[in-house]
Amino acid sequence: MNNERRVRVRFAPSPTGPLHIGGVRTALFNYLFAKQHGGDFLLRIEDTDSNRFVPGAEEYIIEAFRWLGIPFDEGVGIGGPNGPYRQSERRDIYRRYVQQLLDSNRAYYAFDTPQELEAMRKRLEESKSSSQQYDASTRMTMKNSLSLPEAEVKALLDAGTPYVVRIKIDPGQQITVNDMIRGEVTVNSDILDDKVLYKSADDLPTYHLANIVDDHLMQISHVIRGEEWLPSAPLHVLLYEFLGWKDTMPRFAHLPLLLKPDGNGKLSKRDGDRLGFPVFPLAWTDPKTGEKSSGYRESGYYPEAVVNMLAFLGWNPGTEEEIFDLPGLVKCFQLEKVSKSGAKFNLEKAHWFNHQYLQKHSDAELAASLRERCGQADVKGGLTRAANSFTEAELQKIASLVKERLHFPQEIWDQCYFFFNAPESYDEKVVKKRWSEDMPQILRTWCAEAGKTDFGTATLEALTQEMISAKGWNAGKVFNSMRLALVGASMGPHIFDIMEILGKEETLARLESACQRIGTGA
RNA sequence: GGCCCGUUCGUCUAGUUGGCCUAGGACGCAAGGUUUUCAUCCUUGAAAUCAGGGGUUCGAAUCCCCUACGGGCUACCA
Repeated sequence: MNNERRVRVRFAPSPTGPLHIGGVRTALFNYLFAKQHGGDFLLRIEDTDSNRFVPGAEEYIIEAFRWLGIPFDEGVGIGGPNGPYRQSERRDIYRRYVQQLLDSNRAYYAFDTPQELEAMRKRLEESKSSSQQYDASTRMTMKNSLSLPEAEVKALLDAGTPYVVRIKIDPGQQITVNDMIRGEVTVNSDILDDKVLYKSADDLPTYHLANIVDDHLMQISHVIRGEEWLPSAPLHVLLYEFLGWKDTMPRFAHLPLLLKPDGNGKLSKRDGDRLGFPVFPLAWTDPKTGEKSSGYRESGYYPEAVVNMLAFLGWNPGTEEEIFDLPGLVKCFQLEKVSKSGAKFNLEKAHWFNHQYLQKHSDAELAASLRERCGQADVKGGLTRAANSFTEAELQKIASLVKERLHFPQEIWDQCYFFFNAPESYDEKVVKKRWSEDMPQILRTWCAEAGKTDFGTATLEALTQEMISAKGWNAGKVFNSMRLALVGASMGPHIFDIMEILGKEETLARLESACQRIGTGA
């Protein structure tokens, strides 16, 4: 029927706060599907609930996708031939279709106040009625254009009484939704209620109507969204039918939810705070409460890693390959292979992905963050040697020596602070295990010889091995004592690489200093 | 409560038309090796009787039914 249709998908968040990581994944899957079929990916802002609007949220969403490197073809912030892409700017359009539904008797006016609705629910609950909703079985007891005389409805309307428009659902119908991930889902229309489609109070439709009208007008071919929408999908199918758009109705795919790492339930903002990981792509400060939430970007995650990690939550290519950049994902993504069950977020795996991507980043980039770190207040005064006294090549060399042990760029300082700072103290455990009475004499002998060489890694290593075998030193003790003297602890890259970067003067000074301080109680 | 969706190692999952599954990979974990340090890396290992129970079949993780458990929805929110 619409197999030949151009693939067009949309991501349609509502600007009620920062974008949740689950929303990011939904958008990602939409993007992958669109690009794989040479189609379009649109951003539509669903701001039909004026009460929940949060300033800055829309900008946040756009910035988040810019950071992630997931571009939209059309939509808010980009433009395009199907605008406006903000639902609050499409009132005229919706009004027309509300009228069409009213005229064709598929919808009706309802004048019930919130109090009256509340009273109805209470009444139905107490009477243990089978239906507890506004539907075919109850609508005639309410205040609407179906139950009221025509003249009264007109009077109410003329008087400007606030009203809503509800869809009129016929009972006893089987409605089938064909889902690309779940197959056929059939429900009986008896369980559907006469959902509100339009509110006169703010002259805006609700999600259900706006969504269908926009998807139709924007020629959306596939609706890929979270599983929380599955229950209302039959309503949407009905709406396409009522509007006469069944032939071009998009295909549906309902994605599994992202679950919290521990226990059960879907991932929420609170879990992030509680378990100490971001649930938002970017950091966010609530404009009302001032409450701050961390973001992946600010936590040192690479956008490629976040994309890769998210893609593998609920999907996998079926091969043993796990590292995919965006173009790679576009190539092998298959919507049909998305799993049906919810996926628990796994922090460890997220770290691992970031580690993988960090290895792909340049030494120059890491060197830059090292330079920046050295300039920060907490280390500024304490540097033996400032970052700007190192050449760019030296800084990059340092970065290359430690990068493989990093998961996040900001960890670099903890792995190489000793290039900038001479040890203030020596790890007691190592002193006990490796240092001996004769070590000062051994190291001074070594220094005397090393002082005459060019101090390159290879030269130093050869010289040291030679001296060890000639003098019969304990190799383990010598190497580890040198490390202790230069680093202060049992960590870091190859000892002669450290020496080469430190340089002759600094290396000899640190060794001499250690000889004087270790074992003397100083 | 009602309706809908789901259920393979701790976690993410492979397993597409039932037999090659004594259920594979990755993260994490453990042990060993490399690194005369730490981390990385490499190797090996533990880890799911495929939620449970019934069928169908020569044969089921794969098909059917029931039960249990989990999740979602049930607003003039999206």
